[in-house]
Amino acid sequence: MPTIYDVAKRAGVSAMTVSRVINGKKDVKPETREKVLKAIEELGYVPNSLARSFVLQKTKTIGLVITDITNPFFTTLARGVEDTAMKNQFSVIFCNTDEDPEKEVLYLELLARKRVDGVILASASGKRTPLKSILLRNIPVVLIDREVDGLGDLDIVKGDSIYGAYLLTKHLIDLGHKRIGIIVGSKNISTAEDRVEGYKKALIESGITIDEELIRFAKYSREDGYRVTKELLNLENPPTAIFGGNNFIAVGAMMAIRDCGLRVPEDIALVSFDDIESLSQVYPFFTVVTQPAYSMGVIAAELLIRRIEDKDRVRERRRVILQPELIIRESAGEKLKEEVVG
Amino acid sequence: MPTIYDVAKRAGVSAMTVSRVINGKKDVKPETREKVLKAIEELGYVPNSLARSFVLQKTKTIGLVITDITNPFFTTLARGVEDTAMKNQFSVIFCNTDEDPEKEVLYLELLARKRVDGVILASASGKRTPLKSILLRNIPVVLIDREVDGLGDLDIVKGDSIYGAYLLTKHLIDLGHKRIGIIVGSKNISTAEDRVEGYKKALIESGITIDEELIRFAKYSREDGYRVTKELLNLENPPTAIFGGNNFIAVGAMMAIRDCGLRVPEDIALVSFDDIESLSQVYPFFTVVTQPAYSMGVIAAELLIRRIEDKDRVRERRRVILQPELIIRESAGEKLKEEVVG
DNA sequence: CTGAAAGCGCTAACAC
DNA sequence: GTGTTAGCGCTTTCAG
Repeated sequence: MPTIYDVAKRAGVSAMTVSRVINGKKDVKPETREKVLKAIEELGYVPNSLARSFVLQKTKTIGLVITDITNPFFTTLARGVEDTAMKNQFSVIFCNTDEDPEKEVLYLELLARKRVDGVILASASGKRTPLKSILLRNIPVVLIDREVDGLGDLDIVKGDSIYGAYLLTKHLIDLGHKRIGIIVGSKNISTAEDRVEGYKKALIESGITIDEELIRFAKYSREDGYRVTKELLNLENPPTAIFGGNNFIAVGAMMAIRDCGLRVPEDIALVSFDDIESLSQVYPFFTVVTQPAYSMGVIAAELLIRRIEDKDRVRERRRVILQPELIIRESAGEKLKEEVVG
Repeated sequence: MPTIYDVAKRAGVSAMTVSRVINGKKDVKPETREKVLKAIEELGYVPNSLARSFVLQKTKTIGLVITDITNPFFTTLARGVEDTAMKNQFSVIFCNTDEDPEKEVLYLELLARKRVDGVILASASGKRTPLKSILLRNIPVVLIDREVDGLGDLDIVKGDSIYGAYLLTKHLIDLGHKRIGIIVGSKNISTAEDRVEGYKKALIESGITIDEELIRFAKYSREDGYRVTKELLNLENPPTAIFGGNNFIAVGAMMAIRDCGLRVPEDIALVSFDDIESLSQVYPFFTVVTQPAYSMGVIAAELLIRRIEDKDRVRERRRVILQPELIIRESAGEKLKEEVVG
């Protein structure tokens, strides 16, 4: 592969001049520039940004660490990050942790080695397990979706889970439910705790006694949604409504309920935190609280890039809390069941 | 940030010895290794893989160029790629082209500059627009999902679109349909052409005359699915069934049909190429032909990594054609409409 | 088993 | 406007 020196030789100039042309510096005589461009063309020269990154100490790359790109919420968020990164000439390396803190550490280590310019992190490690600051020594981090404690003052972009959960629970209560089961992610993940908090707040406000038996911390997955819903349904005094802590849990819950021969919403109400666009467009069934996932990704990427490019300026921590929205459809039984599709 | 020399100094050895320890070479005396490890620990040293890549001329990174990570088919495929890459210590850079050939060229250029070790490409450029071979000079490429002409003998992993489309069309014909509309992606994208080919094959085999008016090349998007379906419905002699060329087109078609006050499958049948898992789990409605997207990603990544690591060995082109599967549900009207959910 | 020297391709900082 | 020098952090020879 031709290097900058090959181009220089062919154009009869120095490597430095070629470098200037490549990087669009203006102080190059037009005819010299032409000669260089011609040489580049003829040689099929492609600049080696590895070398460039190496000397400049910046890679124009950010790492995005999420739990599962397969979850529509994260897919959309990732798209927001990617679009914004691209717009600013950054590339993004994707990492799926599958809610596994060990995988997360591995990925963070990898990203540190690769000297990415920044990291956007939806941590699986939870609030209680501070990340090895070692890894993130000097690289800017923006937290997304989930808080992490013990990491100093990091920027964060997230939805208001407490309020969202409150809205959803309140809606259920307004429909007459008193025994509401809730299934969320692992105990020390902030969204899980926040959603339970919002749930409790709504219950307390309505004077309904909290039954800890109905509050389940599991994993944000279809499998756990399925499994735990069955547990809930098998209780002596089962809930009349279930609050799926995220979209995957709700999908799992739906399957469990169906497998038990029950119907939604006739036999049991089901609501979900986070929507699934492809589903709701075809089949607007789930009553949900939805978060602006794409914007979350865009904002996080913007904050991060600003941090990367300003390094010196802004010192204070920035927190962006996006408001969720309640979308009432059918799964909580608020309207009579009717044909939606077909 | 500490370098290998800082570690060397602190451990009282040479940089070379540190390098050997880091890379797990065996010819280092255990006690020396200990000293080095201790120094690394104390300094919080993180190897700079940029420098390493630079001298080794390999980045342990692959580029994945797809059209839209937001499409569940590509999401799943991407997950297959990422899992496999990770397993082999490779990272992956994601690129969304949005079916825009110019964006594709930009991304490929970017990846070439970054000196990725290989590229997995679902091209938006279509069969007729050979990619600038300049960009891909020496870097291995595995095509995925779609063929590209004029690029020499590239490995490819794809589904059998001809057969899949044949199955789907045949199914519609068996149900009595004779006027079947089909909406696929852009004209020179191989999957679009193949799906039309399979469609025609089924019609011809059944002695049904092909009406070119019913064959529409558009974009693989919800928007075009919606728009073109409306066109089809407004025909003087509209189709009695619509074949959505991919999942997004089918979703758009569904919305268009609903907006026209029609029902699926009572008024019109609708089938789709590619499933949407989150949808079908909750609402198993669409009759589809589905492809093993995850496996596609895994196989493509494996082929690519083998290419990267063997460079010399295998010379012949490898083509992996995965078989699609017909899943009959309700949207084509094969069973009486009944409550599926709730 | 360990070290010294050279170089990967590029750019910053200075000369001219 | 353009060229020279030096060095980014690592690994590959090749010595010892």
